[in-house]
Amino acid sequence: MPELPEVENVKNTLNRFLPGKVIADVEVHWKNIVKYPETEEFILKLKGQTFDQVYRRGKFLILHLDEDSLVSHLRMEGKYGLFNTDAPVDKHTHVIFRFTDETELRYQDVRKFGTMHVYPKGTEENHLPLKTLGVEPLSESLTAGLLKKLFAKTKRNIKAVLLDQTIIAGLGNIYVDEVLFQARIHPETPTNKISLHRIKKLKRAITEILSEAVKHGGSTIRSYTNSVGETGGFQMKLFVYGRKNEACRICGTEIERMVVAGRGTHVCKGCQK
DNA sequence: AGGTTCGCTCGGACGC
DNA sequence: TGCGTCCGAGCGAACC
Repeated sequence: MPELPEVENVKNTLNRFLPGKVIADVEVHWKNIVKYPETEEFILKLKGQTFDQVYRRGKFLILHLDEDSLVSHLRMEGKYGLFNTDAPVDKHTHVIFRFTDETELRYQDVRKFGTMHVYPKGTEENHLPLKTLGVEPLSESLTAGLLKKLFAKTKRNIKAVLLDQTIIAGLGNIYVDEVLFQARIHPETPTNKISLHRIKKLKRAITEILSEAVKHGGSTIRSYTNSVGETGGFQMKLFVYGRKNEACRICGTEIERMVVAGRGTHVCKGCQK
């Protein structure tokens, strides 16, 4: 499940080999991946353009080309990889960007849940899916003051709010559970009831956990690898996610799995009140 | 109007 | 072996 740290890592590995690659042709094997424009126009637009730098916004990759930006979301299982054109194509390959140098970028996705949008370069932030994204958690803009203001407006539970990409962009199920554990906040806490003291703790947890996870190449839970096939190492450092019935590393209490905001949620009831 | 929830997309994993 | 159910990110519709 690529969240911000994993997408950041994919972005970095794409930047090792993608800039300068000239698209000779595009093949779309599963049309539902391409959300905008229509598949035929998507292919036509991209043909002949050259890839430049890749950026990240929340969990989205933004791949710059000459004229356009390709906005790509990996959802649960999406992966990019560079292949030689003559290498066998597996059944999970849904989009192929064939280059002029006998190599190609392949998008593979077991669940077929990933999405791609193409917009004129520079306008992508004005359209969905980027348009409604909230604050970038590893930027200076994420402050306890901003969170205090945003949190005052909603009585939804904090788990749902942290998963909401229009508030903070980039946290998913794994890192939300970890961040709430580090801040010692129970996931069902009504968001507008969280004290400024706890909000400050939460802000520090978000910054620390995300930057530490980026440093370790993200977390490989079931299938994540970056675009050169490397797995992450942060899964070893998780305190609650995926540790159901195991002892809390801090207090020894058994980690429980419950459902909050419709999501599997891991919590230490000894630490999180 | 705006905040919030629901239904939908998928196929591997799992349970009976 | 086979069938049914669950999971999950984000969009668009529905709901309040």
